[in-house]
Amino acid sequence: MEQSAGGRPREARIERDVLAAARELLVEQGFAGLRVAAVAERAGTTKPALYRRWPSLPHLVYEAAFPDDVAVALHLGGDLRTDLYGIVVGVRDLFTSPVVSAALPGLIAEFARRPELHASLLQRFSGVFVDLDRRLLRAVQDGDARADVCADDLVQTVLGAVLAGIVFTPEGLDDGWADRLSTTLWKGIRP
Amino acid sequence: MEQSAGGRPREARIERDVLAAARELLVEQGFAGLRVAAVAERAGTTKPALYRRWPSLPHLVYEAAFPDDVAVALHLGGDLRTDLYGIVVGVRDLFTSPVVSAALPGLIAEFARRPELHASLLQRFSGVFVDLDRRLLRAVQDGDARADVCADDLVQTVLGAVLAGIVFTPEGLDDGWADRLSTTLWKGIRP
Amino acid sequence: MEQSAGGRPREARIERDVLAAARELLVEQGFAGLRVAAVAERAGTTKPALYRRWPSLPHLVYEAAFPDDVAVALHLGGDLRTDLYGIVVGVRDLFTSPVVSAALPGLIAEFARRPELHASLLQRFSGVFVDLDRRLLRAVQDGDARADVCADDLVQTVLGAVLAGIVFTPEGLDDGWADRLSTTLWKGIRP
Amino acid sequence: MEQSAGGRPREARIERDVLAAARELLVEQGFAGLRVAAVAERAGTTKPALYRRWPSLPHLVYEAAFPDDVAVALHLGGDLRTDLYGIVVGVRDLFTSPVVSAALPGLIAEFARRPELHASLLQRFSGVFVDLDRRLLRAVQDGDARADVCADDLVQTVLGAVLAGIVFTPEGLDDGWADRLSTTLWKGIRP
DNA sequence: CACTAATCGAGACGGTACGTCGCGTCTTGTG
DNA sequence: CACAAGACGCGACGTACCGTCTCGATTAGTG
Repeated sequence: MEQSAGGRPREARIERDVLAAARELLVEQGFAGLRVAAVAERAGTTKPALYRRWPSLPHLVYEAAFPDDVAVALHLGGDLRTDLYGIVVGVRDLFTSPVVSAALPGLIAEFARRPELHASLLQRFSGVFVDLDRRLLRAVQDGDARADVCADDLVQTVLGAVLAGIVFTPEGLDDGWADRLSTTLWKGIRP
Repeated sequence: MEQSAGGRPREARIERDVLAAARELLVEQGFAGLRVAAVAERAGTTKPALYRRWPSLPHLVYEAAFPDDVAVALHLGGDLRTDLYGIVVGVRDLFTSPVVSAALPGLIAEFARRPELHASLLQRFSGVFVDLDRRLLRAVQDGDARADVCADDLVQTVLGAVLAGIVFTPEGLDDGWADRLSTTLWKGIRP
Repeated sequence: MEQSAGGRPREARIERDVLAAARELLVEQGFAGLRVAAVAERAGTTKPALYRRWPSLPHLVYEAAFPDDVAVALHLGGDLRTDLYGIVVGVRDLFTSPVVSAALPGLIAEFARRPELHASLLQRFSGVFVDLDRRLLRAVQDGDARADVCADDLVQTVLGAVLAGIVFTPEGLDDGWADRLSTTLWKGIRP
Repeated sequence: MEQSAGGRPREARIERDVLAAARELLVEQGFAGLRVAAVAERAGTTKPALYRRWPSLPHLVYEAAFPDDVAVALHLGGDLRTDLYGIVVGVRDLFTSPVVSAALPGLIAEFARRPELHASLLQRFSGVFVDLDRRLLRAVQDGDARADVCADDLVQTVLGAVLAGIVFTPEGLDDGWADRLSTTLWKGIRP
């Protein structure tokens, strides 16, 4: 639609290979060690081809770490405690992947200069918010949660706990941690 | 100690002015927009004078954002719920100051490359951990908290919630938020 | 001949408009400031249409500055002094036109890389050489010139004087200059 | 004078080596094949160090081809015919050196965009003009030259003949050519 | 009336080089 | 010693053109 008109079409290979190269180099070199020229070279293309597709390296990193099709797998459907555990584990698994944990701190630092990245990430996870909002509403109706508990708070707390975990104790986010956190939250929001 | 021997003594003015300049420019330009030359110029000195004092710009930023004398004011001493509220508010107030919120994401991103900064920040807040550990131990003895609740989890959750707040909803960390979070945690850790 | 077979015929308009656009832009921007995309745009066409007709921009410039039909108007037929004056003025008038004086230095610089352009320009002016050779032969027979004077030297000297004039004193090539130069040459080649 | 004040002084080695590298690469690759990075590399330095000294590559080429100390060796002092021959040979020898003949066409093409280079070259050869002017004045007084002959015309003609020779018949500028040209000029300017 | 073949526009392609910026270091003269 | 000043090597940046290619859509002549 946006480029239905004439002109040589873009090679799909390049977008694909560049994102793959970026993911590899993120893990190998870290966000701060990522070089535009290195990504281009590993992808078998050149810098101008990159800048035709992404306005800057952080934009490319963002798309490499959070492709359009990623999402937190929520698997809601059990009792509240089980669902909370699932949410915690889902968020943890997404954010502790090598690529995401390498990219995220750098991306967050770039948010101050690139608001569109910030907005984009928020929107990417809006689905989680909506789903969780609905689940929480049901919990309130079932008498499993207080009426003043808000989904945004809950998601932010889970997200934050994972974030702090990546930064401070990356190895400590095991299933025991997930169990303790989800238990505390489950008890914490009960009436 | 390290430079007790002869020679011209360092001007105390420079260290003071450079830190002040760094704080100003952090707020004005953000972490990513901070330039060594700009800090030196605003402080009325030069780059070599800076590098004599700090090994790199992130080290300077770290000291500018977290001076030796900062600490979370905990004011423990009330009942558990009040103390938890105080902790949340204390962490929030420290991390949401303009300078710290501008510096922190960038510093976190640098942790991957400069482990000594990482370690230094952890150590700076070890006091909070110790204090909270002691408070939680008393709560367990008083029957206000479950025995399996661990202070590290709790601090990390509070820290993470503030961090996520800085990143995603900087304006939303009002006293109501602090009340909701501390309430949930208080209920969550009760036996 | 070269494209007698089927297919859509070239639009004559394009060749014409491109050459005109190149002439305009040569005068406006100079040889070094000439851009393929700019020429194409001003001619209302595109780069590929250009490269279908000329192998490179210098080739196009060459044809724009020296079309097939240009030639030095020699008007030989008077006495030797008059004819020499006519030659000097003819060469001067051709090479000091805005388009040619803008194109020539750049083209000369390209000769080192594109020998075919070099050869082509020499061939284009071979007519002058032949005519002058014949005129000089007659002058020798008439006793107006020494037998060892060679036409190539003479043409090269006139060409060089005009070239040096373009480069060093573009405004100084008036009729007085032409008179002085032709007089010196006339006297110089006499027996 | 211009940088008498503090700061690390420039390394004389760099200016020297860069000019030498430029001269080598001009001969090896030609003006159009000259690359800033290649010059820097061969000189054992970097692009920024080059741009600190010269505003652009043509400025550097200009200084490489025409150092402050170059000048046409005129050796005036004999009779007029001998001196004219000496002038022709002197100009020829300067401009047909590998470095100058590689640099000059490209430089001339740049004159359109960099008037300061143009002016600089003119000034560089003003000495020749002055010397020749004086010699011609004596010739007029001695009755060896017409009073209306002007030194500028003469220099320009010699320069132009050499220029045209470089462009059109580089191999043909032998001593016979110099003899023929100087003879024609000598006869041409006689009363 | 299809078929063929080269053109047209548009614009992305791989590629090369550009000129600039910022880092952290070094070298001077001065206090 | 430290200071101001400023060039240094280094490495990366984002941009500008180049000349080519790939489209879908014309536009003749040929079969």
